[in-house]
Amino acid sequence: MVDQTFPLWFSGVMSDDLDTVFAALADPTRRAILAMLLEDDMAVTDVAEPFEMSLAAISKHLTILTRAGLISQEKRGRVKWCKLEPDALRAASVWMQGFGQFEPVNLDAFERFLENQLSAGDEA
Amino acid sequence: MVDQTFPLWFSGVMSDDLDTVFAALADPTRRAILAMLLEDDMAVTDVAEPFEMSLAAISKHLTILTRAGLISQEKRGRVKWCKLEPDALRAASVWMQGFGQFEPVNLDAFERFLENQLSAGDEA
DNA sequence: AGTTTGGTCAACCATTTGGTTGAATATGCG
DNA sequence: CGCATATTCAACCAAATGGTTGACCAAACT
Repeated sequence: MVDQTFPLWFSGVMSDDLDTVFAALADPTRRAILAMLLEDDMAVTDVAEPFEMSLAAISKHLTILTRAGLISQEKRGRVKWCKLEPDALRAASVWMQGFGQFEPVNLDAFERFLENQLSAGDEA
Repeated sequence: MVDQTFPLWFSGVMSDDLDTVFAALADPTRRAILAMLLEDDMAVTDVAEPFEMSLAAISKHLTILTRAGLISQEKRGRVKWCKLEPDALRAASVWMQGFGQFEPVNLDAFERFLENQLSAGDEA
């Protein structure tokens, strides 16, 4: 079924899905929303509460996350519940690892990265 | 030292570096460039060759990838060599994997931090 | 020295993005 | 019914993105 006219990496590289997933992740508000949904499903209004931003703006962010497949939204009554859907994330993560040819997880590198972030923030 | 006023995941969520890495990955041309550099280091002109796009456009893409830390560029003679730098990818990948395993999230601390940020911003 | 080659810069353009506000659409409650 | 709550829609705006072209600079070839 898969035509081999172009190399294997091509399909992964050109995928529109990866476009939307990575674009969705490239915003700190949306990453914060994902982190909040990690704890529990939430209604749109509750998602919006900690942010200094209109409800409509958060609604747009949620639409972007939904189109990327990173969350799902189910309307029960008059409240719309948002649920994390880690599968899209996992797919992109797997793609990155296969692509980057590095070892599955290097936690040391991650902690160094975090410490750099925090000390950089202290200097501000 | 690393201050633990807010939870560890927060720095990952708010990091500007993740912004630039994910934004850089959210473009198929740039992902294709990364895949090409996976095979070998390349000169800018050779990177541009397979694309139906001006050299200047590719040059911009390479600047974006460089700022994201995903590649490095070294000028030898009059040709500028591009080299894949998988470390930035690794950090982002590890961040993403955090969503596969359900780590606890401290939402209260997140809200407190946002409030601090906002009042600090008002004073500026 | 003169010319080609490798690459960036600057100005411009169309489209997208991330936000706003105010009106609209459901849904639930007294 | 009449009103409050939850969420989206529509129009708008400023800034960022992804591309173009032509001028420009630096290194190499003859």
